[in-house]
Amino acid sequence: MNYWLIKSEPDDYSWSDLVSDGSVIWSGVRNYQARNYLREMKSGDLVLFYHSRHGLEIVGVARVSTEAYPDPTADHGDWSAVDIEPVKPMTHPVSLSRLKSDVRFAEMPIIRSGRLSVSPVSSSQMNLILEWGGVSLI
DNA sequence: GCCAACGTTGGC
DNA sequence: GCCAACGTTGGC
Repeated sequence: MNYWLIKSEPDDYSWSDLVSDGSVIWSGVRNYQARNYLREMKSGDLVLFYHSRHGLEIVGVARVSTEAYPDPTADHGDWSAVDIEPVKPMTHPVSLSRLKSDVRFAEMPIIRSGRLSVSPVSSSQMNLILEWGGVSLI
């Protein structure tokens, strides 16, 4: 299983929107590197859901429920989408500032001034974030 | 709301 | 194929 982090501006689409929708097409990614990560996703992969611009914290854990498929919102170009569904909210949201203050996250794209909207998370980083977030997935 | 950083576009 | 101009992202 692989782990990922996706960003969303909560004004556009928030964790609570995901919870009320139950499932959403993660479409509209228009960055090649992010698209390539979408294509590496497997059904069942866990995804940290991060609120950018407002909030600046990881607020929940979601799950990929499909393989990547052609983005239906792309009228031209070779873009991909996956379906995402909520798993659990963070009991304690994990803030960007907390990640920044720990050297174990220094290599994360989100820390390295990343505008990358989809990025990989290592299993050790994932475990730490879940622990900090008070989330048990078992 | 500002603006730095980054990616993309397009004239040459 | 370079690179200036432009648009977008996202922390602050």
